[in-house]
Amino acid sequence: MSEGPPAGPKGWAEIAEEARRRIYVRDWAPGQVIPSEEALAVEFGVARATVNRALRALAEEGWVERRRRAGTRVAERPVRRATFSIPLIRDEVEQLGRGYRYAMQSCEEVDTPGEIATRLAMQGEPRVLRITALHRGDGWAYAWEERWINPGVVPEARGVDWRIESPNEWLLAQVPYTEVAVSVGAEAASEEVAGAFLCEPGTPLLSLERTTWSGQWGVTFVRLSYAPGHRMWSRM
Amino acid sequence: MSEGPPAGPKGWAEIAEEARRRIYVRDWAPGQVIPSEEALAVEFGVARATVNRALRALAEEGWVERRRRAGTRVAERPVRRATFSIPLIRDEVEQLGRGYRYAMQSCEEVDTPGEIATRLAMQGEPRVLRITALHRGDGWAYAWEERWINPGVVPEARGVDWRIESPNEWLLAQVPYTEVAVSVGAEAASEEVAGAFLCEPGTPLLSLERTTWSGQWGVTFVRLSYAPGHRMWSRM
DNA sequence: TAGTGGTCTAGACCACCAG
DNA sequence: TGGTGGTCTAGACCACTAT
Repeated sequence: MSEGPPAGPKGWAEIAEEARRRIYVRDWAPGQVIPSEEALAVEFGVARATVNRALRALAEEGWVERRRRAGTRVAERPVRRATFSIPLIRDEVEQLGRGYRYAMQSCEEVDTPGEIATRLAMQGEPRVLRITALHRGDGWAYAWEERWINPGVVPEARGVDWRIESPNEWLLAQVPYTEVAVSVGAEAASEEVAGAFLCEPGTPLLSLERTTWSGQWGVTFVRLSYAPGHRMWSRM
Repeated sequence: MSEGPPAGPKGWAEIAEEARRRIYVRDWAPGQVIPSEEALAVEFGVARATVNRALRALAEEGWVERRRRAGTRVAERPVRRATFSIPLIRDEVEQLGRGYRYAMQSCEEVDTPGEIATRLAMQGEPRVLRITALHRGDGWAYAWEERWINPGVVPEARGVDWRIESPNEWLLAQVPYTEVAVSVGAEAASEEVAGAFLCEPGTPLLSLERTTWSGQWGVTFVRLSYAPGHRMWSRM
């Protein structure tokens, strides 16, 4: 009973899948060097570029580490990466099937606090725009926004009516940005924020801070405080 | 005064950089379709595969959206992705230059709480291992771990001395996993955890929850509570 | 149906670095 | 210094989908 040609992996995705399987069953053990691209290309009957594509994907996923001359080895400590997508809050809310509403809470131009000056690397611009706003989904408070804008970089921001414009969406449309730094942490709800969320002051809230740069210029810093119990999810 | 040939972008990385620049200066405006790979290949004097590599990178970064036939267009709403690396806590602590220490706090086999049974999709295995532990850096509490292990998938876990073995490191070495779900949120410190962190009960803590799967089997669920003020950082 | 991106090939040269 | 991965090329076929 002869069998047809073995249905081996065909494209780079299938080859990557086969490689994951071999790692999974310890066929390729942690720390071990796996065969070279050339050897695998021969084994699978594909071009080396195809194997390269597959192994590059595995490396990005953290399964293997690759170095010239040293070859490709299975990661001992797979440093997993969790990727969270950070859409506009409007999109986030609407994707939940809820009606989105934005409401400015306050808007003022103030002397730049030291912390903000540092974060935005501000020089010579002693004043900064501070806006607070509430994002609602179906009437319920979804996230509280505390926004700082550097008018030295975006002078037009001074003329905007923030009761109508949502800072994030306005800035996105106006200012190109090159770099973004994000962090997440836990904070206690202030009196003001607790009022919006109808919770006790001191309630733990997930906070997301984001600093946005346009070249070397700090454009804006925002702290988003999500409703109590909110979690950010990632699937790897 | 004739000039030499213009020093255009050479490799895929430089072409990607040039494309980012064009998006940045609104040369390619949001929502607009950019030239085809073929056209760009001609413009830059490279093979189409090289342009493809560059644009694929931009798509992964969220700058452009690509669809066959429809072409490549600049994203209207760049859905930014924040990637956090999640190393072993040991590595995390040691990278800060601190001395790492692990200390089990409790270990018991208990009737599976409904929440855990759901998370691990447990069937027929009414008992589960629960371990709590403290991770220290230079003697200071760094993170509190509450770990649940499904002995139906990892029966050997019952025989392990968790005063010595750190669950995460042991599991990593023992059980191959295929899928991981991660979430972050904010929690109030319990009495027990507050004691470890020398803070008031109710203090907001960043919590990271992770469920790990091996095929269709839920292996383990862990909740890490980080010290007050801890933040996770990502640079995009 | 035609045009776009997705993928693959066979070959080539190069950068890097472990031995 | 040789073997490995990183990259590029010129060409080809295919999958998808806007028109």
